[in-house]
Amino acid sequence: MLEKTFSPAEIEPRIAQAWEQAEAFKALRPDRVNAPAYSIVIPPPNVTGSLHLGHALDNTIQDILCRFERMRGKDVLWQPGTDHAGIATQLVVQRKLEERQIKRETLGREKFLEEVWKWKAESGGTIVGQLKRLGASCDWSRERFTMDEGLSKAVLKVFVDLHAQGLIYKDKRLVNWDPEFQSAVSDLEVDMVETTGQFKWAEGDTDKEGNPKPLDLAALGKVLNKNPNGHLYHFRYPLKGKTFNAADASTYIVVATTRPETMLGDTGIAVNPDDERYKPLVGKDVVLPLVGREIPVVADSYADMTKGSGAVKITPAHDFNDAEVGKRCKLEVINILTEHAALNDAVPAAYRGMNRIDARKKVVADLHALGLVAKVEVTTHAVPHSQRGGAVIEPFLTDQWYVDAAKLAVPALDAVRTGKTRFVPEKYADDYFRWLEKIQPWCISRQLWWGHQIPAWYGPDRHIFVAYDEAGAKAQAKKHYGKDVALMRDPDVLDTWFSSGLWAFSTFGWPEKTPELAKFYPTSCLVTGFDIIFFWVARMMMQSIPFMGDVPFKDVFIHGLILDEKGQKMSKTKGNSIDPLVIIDKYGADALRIALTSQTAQGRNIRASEKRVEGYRNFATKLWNAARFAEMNECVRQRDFKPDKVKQTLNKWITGETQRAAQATTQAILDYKFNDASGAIYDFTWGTFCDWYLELAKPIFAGDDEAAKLETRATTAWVLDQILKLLHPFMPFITEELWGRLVEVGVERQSLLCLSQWPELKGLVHEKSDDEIGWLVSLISEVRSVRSEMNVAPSIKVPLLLVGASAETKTRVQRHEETIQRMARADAIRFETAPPKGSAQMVVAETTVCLPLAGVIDMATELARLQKGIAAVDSDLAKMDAKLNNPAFMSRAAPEAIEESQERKAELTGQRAKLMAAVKRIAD
RNA sequence: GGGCGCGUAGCUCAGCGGUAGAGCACUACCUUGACAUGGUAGGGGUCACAGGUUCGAUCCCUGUCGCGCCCACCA
Repeated sequence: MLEKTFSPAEIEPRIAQAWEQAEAFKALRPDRVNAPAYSIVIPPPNVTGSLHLGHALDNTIQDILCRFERMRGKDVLWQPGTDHAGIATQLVVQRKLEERQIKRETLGREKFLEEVWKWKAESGGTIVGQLKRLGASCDWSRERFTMDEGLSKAVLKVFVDLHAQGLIYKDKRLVNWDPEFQSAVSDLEVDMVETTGQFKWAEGDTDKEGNPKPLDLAALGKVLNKNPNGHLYHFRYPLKGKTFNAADASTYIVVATTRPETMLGDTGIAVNPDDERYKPLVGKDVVLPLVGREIPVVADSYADMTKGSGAVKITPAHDFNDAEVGKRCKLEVINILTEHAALNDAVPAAYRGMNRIDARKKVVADLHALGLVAKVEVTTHAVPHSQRGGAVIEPFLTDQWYVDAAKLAVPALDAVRTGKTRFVPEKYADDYFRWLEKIQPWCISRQLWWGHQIPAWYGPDRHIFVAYDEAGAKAQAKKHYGKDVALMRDPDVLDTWFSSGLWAFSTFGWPEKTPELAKFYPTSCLVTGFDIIFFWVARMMMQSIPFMGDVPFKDVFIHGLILDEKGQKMSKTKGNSIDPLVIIDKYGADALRIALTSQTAQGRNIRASEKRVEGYRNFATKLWNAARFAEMNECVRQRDFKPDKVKQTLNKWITGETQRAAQATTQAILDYKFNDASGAIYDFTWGTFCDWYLELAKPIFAGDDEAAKLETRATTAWVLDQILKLLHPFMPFITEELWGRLVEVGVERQSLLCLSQWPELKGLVHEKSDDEIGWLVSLISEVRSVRSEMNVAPSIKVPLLLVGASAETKTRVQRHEETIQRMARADAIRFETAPPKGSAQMVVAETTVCLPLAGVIDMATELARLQKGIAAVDSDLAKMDAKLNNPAFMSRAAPEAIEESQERKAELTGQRAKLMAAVKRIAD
């Protein structure tokens, strides 16, 4: 016997264990050798990560697809695993060591990596256990890690091959430099933060008394200590050969910057070639203040005449735009920063070793002392911050490894254009196109220790040898130098995304030829959020196609982001994140899953709401109790039950409704419309099966028509089974539990629901039964409504008197007499030729149904109620008349639309006549 | 600056060229042998605004207003 309430915490671990023991989620099943393949690779969560709601959503969707396809008989591989997450993991371990007063540098690379692996073995991958709690039906026996031996081999091969093809190369370019980690980061790992300053000053400013106001350097310093950015400084650069005079604009040129310290690395001034003001100056030199370097004024269209003074200082080593200008105008490139973003030896001694903010203050002060600061403005600009540590990023000139992304993008773009890979929703393909079409070289080297070390070795003259291993490099070197030489390995590691980009085939054993590769590549679908399209989706496309000759996935389903209740992004720093594990503990994994699913409308973000989860927990309880009711009424599944052979109207109706629900659910999943899918089965379960079918079945169970009782029991058991199946992808735990608990012809079921067959129902819709139950439902609803409106206490039973009933209605009433009595709270049903005085009346199809309530109800209230009904009918009727009397409608509307309106009008007219008659009777 | 999306019930959101829906919240009644994590009934909407297309627009088009996101941008 089932307990009264469903307790997820009690059943979930047991069910999870049952799945694991049965190896239910294993791919390459011997019993499905000839079955079509279905595969998904999990977006590998960071090994340091713990489950957040975004993961919960992403993996619930994948799990729905996998469970659905598994039940449809496919050989399913959901490939799990984790990502080594270079920076994140290195940070975690670094901090752990710092707690023990150990610095990474003193430990050394090898020892440090040992510590990382140790950490990984002990506490890495907690998220895997959390995914299991969510019910993820991955083939856990195939779990992979991006730093695994096998995956590392794949990384090695891809690097070596791409290098051999010239698609990976080393280059000295500006990169986004994270001074905190002292590593390059990619464009995507940089967040632009809008910043506004608050200090304002201009030469000539006066105080209240009209005295000149000096630049208050101390005040500026204070502001900068809080926020070093957000100010635009205007400096005067004296022209060579003229004597500087602040009052004489022909002796200097004004430039503006938000980063004063970079002026120490200026190597030119750019003006627009069309700028008349500066034409005479092009080709002349200015003397760079504080430094004394003579730098040229060049003409370049990058200079915007409308911005600032129209002249712009050029620092090619520390600004992406300036670097371009510098290249075009052949300007010197002077790097003024160390990797800690302090000033290096290229600047005058006074600034060396200062950090960039102190240098900023000193440069302003020193220029001011020379009378070269014209003004300081407040400005709003976007300042690049590291996504990881939050440090302000510096454009920094370094040697790095690059992937020629533009070349790899060509087939990646083509695959989506030709439909080999399809985005759902389609609009995301546009983002993908836009990004790939203007893609920059991808900087793949990181100055970290944790990650795939770059397989490049340097000879004494820095000649580069790229090979699978040191022996290979040495052999190349021997050939190159004609003798054995000592080589030094490149210390850098690869961007984490370089290895995750191979995930769709490296996890299947590539470069070995494995059965997994043969069967499951290309994968069926990739499920992820739109923020990952560039990071991962695009890169998987770029890195997979050249090596596999085919796309990594056929469909890409992009879901929305999870937001908090106010519509803000969830983040740990904001403290607004909801822990899915807390929710699972409280309401169960099933409730969380279907709550998320029900909100997954295509192209929309999801606002997390605990209330919503609670609602679906209630749904779980409802289902549980429906099963309990079935159990109490001995609704035992019959092995040879044929849903198309039932005889009872009620059963014919519910089998047809089951078919409709199954078809709607199936189609919605196939269309990736998860909210529709869960909605279809939810509505059927609660609104149709529980609210109506079980209620209508009660009189049968209580009655003495043994044949009807047997058939209804069997049907109930069958429908419940279909519900469990259809609901299983969304709510795997409770459905599996009920599947096992409900008996089949007297025996506990041994099979697992997750491996059962998905309902493919057809031929069960029976229109006559639909009509009859539809009529029954509206009769009961009408009576209930009127009773409620007339304030008839539920305990009072009132006979139903039917006037003008057709022969069919009479038959129907006979057939459902007990049901109607029970559900409409009637003690008798009689057919009359005229309504008795003082009764409440309602119209159901051709029949006027009367509740003799003389003395119980107030006839004035009844009259008002009827008139309200008439008004409603009249309003609808007027609409139909307007249409049908409109010649344009009659001549141009679709015939079905006209017919529909005519039918509706006839129906309304009939209803109106009966209501009018009812009013008249009361008046009499 | 470029692009995308969204404004529908008090709230969160579905939907859709032809009777406007759900969940929650709200009101009234009900412990009736599955379920009060429940049942029954009910109230509540000029579908942001203005034009246009159409026989007909909440839905399609254009514009306005409001909100959000992405990309670019350190003069």
